[in-house]
Amino acid sequence: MGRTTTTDITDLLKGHGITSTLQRVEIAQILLSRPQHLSAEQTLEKVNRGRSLASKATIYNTLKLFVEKGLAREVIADPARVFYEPKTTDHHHIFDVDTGELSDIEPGSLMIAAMPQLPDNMEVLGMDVVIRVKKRDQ
Amino acid sequence: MGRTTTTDITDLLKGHGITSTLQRVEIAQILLSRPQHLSAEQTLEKVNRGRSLASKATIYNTLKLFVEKGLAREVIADPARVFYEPKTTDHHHIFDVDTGELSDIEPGSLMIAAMPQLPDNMEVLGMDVVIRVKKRDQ
DNA sequence: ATTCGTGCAAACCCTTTGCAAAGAG
DNA sequence: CTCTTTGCAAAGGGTTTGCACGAAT
Repeated sequence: MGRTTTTDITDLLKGHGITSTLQRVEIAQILLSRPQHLSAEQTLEKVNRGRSLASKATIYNTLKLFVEKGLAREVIADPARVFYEPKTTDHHHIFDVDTGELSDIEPGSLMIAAMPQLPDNMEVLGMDVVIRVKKRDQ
Repeated sequence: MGRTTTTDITDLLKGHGITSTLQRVEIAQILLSRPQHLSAEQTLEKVNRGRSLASKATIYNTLKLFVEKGLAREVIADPARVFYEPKTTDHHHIFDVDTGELSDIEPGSLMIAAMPQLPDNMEVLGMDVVIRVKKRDQ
């Protein structure tokens, strides 16, 4: 509930083994403060609204770092770009192929009944469910 | 069961409203003759084994055409490239993030229990389930 | 000092595009 | 002959890389 303060974010980063820097705090604040899906490009724009704080390389570095450290998740749904979202409870996605927009499926409305058995030298990193939709007719 | 002859393929293409050409027959023969997942690049290599039959542009054109006409399906699982597979019964995929290999989940071992309700001006194009795995340890 | 993070631009790779030549009906 | 398909090369767009500069300990 409470506001997300810069101190909160710094602690969050440190708690995940990430050195806190101005750019990382800002990117974390923007990406992780609420449920959403941002591409690297969108993150870059939001971070640099009205100023020039982070470069493209830093955005990519930082997003990748957040994924490695368990703060964010990649969503592979659009063949043209990767989306990043705050890592929360498992949920799945609807991808609008016309607009390129990604949205969440309300948890509980889609249910996976059985997980396949995998070779036990294999580790499951995650499961992505993407429903691809488009507007009717048009 | 029976062999896949060039005539079979020609009829298949025509049956899907696709003009039959040498390149399209060859691409169809290679991609559609058995369950598999090929990137555009892999398709290009297989088609041109020991000769020069189709260009990169033709591969992309043809794969897209096959998808439009319902002969093939795109699989969005690897952020770096699109895979194409023959369109058969619904099944889902395991993606090895280390090797970039895509494989099928045996149908029945994964079960979707409930589909979410969608806005009824939205048409469902399909649902992709991708389990991302990697080798343990390393 | 040494290590780590950032910025810039160029490189990279997959995919698409524009246009001229070849093929299909 | 007309329309479609193909080939080539260049352009496009997202992502990665190399290296120099700057910040932190």
